[in-house]
Amino acid sequence: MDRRDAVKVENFDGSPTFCTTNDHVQTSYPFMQGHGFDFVDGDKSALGFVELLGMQDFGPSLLDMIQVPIPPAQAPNVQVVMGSLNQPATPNSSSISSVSSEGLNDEPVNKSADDEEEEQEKNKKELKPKKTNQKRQREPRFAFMTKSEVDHLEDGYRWRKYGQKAVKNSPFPRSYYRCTTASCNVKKRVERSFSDPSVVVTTYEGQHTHPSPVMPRPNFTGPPSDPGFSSTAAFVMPMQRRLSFYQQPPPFGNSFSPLGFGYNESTAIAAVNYLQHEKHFRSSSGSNILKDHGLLQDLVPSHMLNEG
DNA sequence: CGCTTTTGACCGGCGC
DNA sequence: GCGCCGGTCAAAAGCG
Repeated sequence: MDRRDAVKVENFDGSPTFCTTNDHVQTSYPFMQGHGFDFVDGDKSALGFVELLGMQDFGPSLLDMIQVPIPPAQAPNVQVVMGSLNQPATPNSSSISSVSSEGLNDEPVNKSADDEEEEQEKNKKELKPKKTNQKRQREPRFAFMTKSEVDHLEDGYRWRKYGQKAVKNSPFPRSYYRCTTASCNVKKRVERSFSDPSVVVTTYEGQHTHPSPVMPRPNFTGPPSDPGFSSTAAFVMPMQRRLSFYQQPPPFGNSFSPLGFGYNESTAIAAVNYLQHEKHFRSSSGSNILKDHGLLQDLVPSHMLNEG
């Protein structure tokens, strides 16, 4: 096998696995920061990353396994990883039934008058949220680390850079991007790991309200037919798996240990910060779930979704 | 000309 | 209250 056409994925025991671009890589989530777990080699960048995502609210029950299609566009580089966490809207709202109306500004339909007013307010000046809000709520976030030579990975959506900041304790800056599609509030941050410059940390925030403008969406009735699974959509936020986060037991049982993961720096990490329980739980209508499922199928072929 | 990137300024949150 | 820091704005520059 020509390794230039393959993607190397490091297992958590450090052993490499090479996959073709059509393979799917199964990974798990080694991040336990904030719950008494430390990365075994003290990857500071990973720690900072996790902290950034509000890892303190991460619960092991939200861990999940996910299978990640490798985007051929990134084939010479190493993919990655996935992880998830959920941050409740408030420290006391860990219950699934607890619903927050915050952070849902990307919801295009069924807007209440208050919602519209809030949106207008937000459009006017996002920096000046209502004082009545306890805190400025964040959109659900999903982050992952990818070994890549390029900072800005192609993911099928069009992004406009709106800021760049130096990262504390890191020689690499963090770039801020926003989806260029009108009414889509998805943002992402891209930064390079300090401890491993070959690793790019990408953090998505929010959910796209539209299909990828680059790659036409496949039908929902089956896995993508694109031989390369093309590209891009593979990097579409896999947060649509969120229901599974809640519904499935942690893959590590109740006794996972920090050392048990065999985590090392080059092991990709990902984390999800699904703060509010938002759309799925706010309107228990299936429409959003279907929509998300559709997005999920951009990421994971349907037959995989049926597993577990 | 339209869109994107760059970059310094600004703002809010948070810890001390 | 103050300073630090992360995140965003917005004008200017760059680019096709």
